[in-house]
Amino acid sequence: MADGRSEARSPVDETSRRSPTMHDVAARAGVSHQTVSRVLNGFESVRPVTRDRVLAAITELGYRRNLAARTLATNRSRAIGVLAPAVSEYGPTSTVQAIEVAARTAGYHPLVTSTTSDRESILASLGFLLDQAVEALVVIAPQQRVLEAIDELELTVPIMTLQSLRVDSATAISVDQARGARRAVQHLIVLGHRRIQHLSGPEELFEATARREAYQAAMVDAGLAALPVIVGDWTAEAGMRAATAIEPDATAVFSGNDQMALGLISGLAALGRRVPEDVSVIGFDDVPEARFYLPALTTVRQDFETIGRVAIESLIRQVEGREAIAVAPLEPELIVRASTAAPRSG
Amino acid sequence: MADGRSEARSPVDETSRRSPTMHDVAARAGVSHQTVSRVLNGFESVRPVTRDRVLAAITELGYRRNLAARTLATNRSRAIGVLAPAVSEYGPTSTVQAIEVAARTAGYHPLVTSTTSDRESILASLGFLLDQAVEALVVIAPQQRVLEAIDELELTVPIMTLQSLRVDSATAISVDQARGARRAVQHLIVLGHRRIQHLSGPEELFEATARREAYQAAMVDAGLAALPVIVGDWTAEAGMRAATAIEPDATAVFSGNDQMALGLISGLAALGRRVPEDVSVIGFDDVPEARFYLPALTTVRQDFETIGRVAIESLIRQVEGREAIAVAPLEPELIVRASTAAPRSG
DNA sequence: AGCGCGAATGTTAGCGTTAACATTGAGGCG
DNA sequence: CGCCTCAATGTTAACGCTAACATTCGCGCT
Repeated sequence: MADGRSEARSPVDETSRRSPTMHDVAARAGVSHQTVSRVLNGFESVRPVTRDRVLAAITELGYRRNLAARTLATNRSRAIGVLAPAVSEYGPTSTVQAIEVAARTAGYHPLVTSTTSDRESILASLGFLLDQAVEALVVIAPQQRVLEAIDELELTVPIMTLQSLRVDSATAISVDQARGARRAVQHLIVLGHRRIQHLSGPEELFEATARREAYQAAMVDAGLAALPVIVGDWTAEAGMRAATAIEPDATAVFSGNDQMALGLISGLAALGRRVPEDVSVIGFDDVPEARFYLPALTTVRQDFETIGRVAIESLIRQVEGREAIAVAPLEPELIVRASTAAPRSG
Repeated sequence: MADGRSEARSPVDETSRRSPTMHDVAARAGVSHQTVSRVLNGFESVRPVTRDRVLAAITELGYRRNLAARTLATNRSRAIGVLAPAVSEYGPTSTVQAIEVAARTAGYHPLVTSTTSDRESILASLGFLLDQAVEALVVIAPQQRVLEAIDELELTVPIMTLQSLRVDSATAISVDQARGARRAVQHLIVLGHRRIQHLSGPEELFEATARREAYQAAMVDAGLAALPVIVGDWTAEAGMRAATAIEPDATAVFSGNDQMALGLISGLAALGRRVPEDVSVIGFDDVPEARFYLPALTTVRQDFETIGRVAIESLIRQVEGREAIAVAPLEPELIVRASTAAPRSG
């Protein structure tokens, strides 16, 4: 902060002359600043010859409109805030990417902040976005804490939560996790597996919980006993550690994501158990590399791109005064590859 | 009456009452708005009792300072722009993450925009950042086109380019790609390999070029013939395709990144060639999953975190009127795992 | 007691833009 | 041929904040 000193020593004005304003452009074009504003905002009541003169002056001066002033005057920012978890996992990353493209295409500015999962960081990130006067908010909210922070702030801008598994289809979009998990488990059952174990993601994450519960339900529905769930943290490292915790008679493992599946396969190999000959392994997400793992990974594909795109479309509708788009949970797709096979005894 | 106007139908004022301003807070606390400003900016000449009254009013009203007005008045944004390529690769992603943390820690706002590699998108992204009045710019610039766009705009804010391989150590930071590539090649040579081939990244990318040239130089230095370079696009898919293009008598491949190495190993397996027994493979980056590939991937680790952090430190120094930090290219680290071994005949 | 001084606070004037209203001028028409 | 109209443009006043300067007031000093 600017402590008590007199001087102020503004460090930014080294390059002296301030950037040109609308008045400068207006003077050069021989019009009033308001006409410049009209040209910039595409008003139709400007004579072509005037417009050209203004545009010429703009390029000559290298003028750029001051966004802060504009935001202040209009009380609009055209910014859409995106709150994303600070991870480099495939899911969030590609969702964010889709969001950015969609927002920019629609003429809005995506403002992405990543946050760790502690309350303080979440509030700081939301605060930052609010300070930027975002007109809408996309929250990639894998856990309860984030939703709580949002409720607490009583935000007035339209919000869309992604993968949060909220039931309200107007403010939330997600892939149908339960459905995907069921498909995975059923795929294994159809192959003939009976002893199927689940390697879960962190307990506090919605997606992990949904997949875990769906695993248990699918087992019960098939008249099978659900085996003890092993809890990991999404990393390949956790998958490797889980290899030693697999029940000796389990013939298949449904992993909560692809990275853990990779680690698990690696860990099983270290123990002399081969995939899929001894144990079948199925993942979740279909990361781009999954096809190239050895063996190629059977998995469940989520369409992150659609999630991001639809979220933005819905939000922009709301910003523009129309109603939100209600979207049913998206269908995940089973991708069968080499890491799953019929059990040996089957 | 509040709205004498005919229509305007501004879509955002549905939630009617505008947010409180400094004047509202001041009125409530029984002081002038300037005192509120002083409290907010941490001036010391405010009596504790007054400060408390103001702070109370702020929380009661849920007041948030209007950033646009502040930026307009101070001509400072405290924002740092980050231009990143629109990819979900490990390198850029983790660099951006480090940048965000470092910037926020220093009290600046990181503004991340991702861009595709076409001129138009680059200029649009830079334009967006300039509009946000960023005080500094971090450019993750894997290619010439980005640098050209920057030069062209004659930006006046301090800039730091990452992984651009610019020689100027005051405005650029990168891992020493040539050094890393040499280490990779020499590792293979020491193991006894003579026929070593290189699988390169896209030709227009600095990093790919640097690694390719270093491969060739290292081969020549060792008195060996450089084999034809296979060009890929960083994806595992490209690595798999490359498997069929490997020279029949090559005993080792230096892949430009880990993903391509993964695909290559997978492709070689499909052709009945085993790694490392028949062919050794070494990657570059050390993505978190590399340890868990089968076989575990020998690779060269880059410290993306340091790159991001140092870039921000240097920029903030410049913004605050001090000189940039000159940083020598960072040392990459050779990580030896199971995918490389002595050639069978050796 | 009077004066000056400095701590604490108040008042005023922008920052660069847009919105609302004002003005100009040319053309149509009774 | 004056007046109305409307297209084109100009003028003025916010928007919410900070910087600079102005004011108040208590207190120590002579």
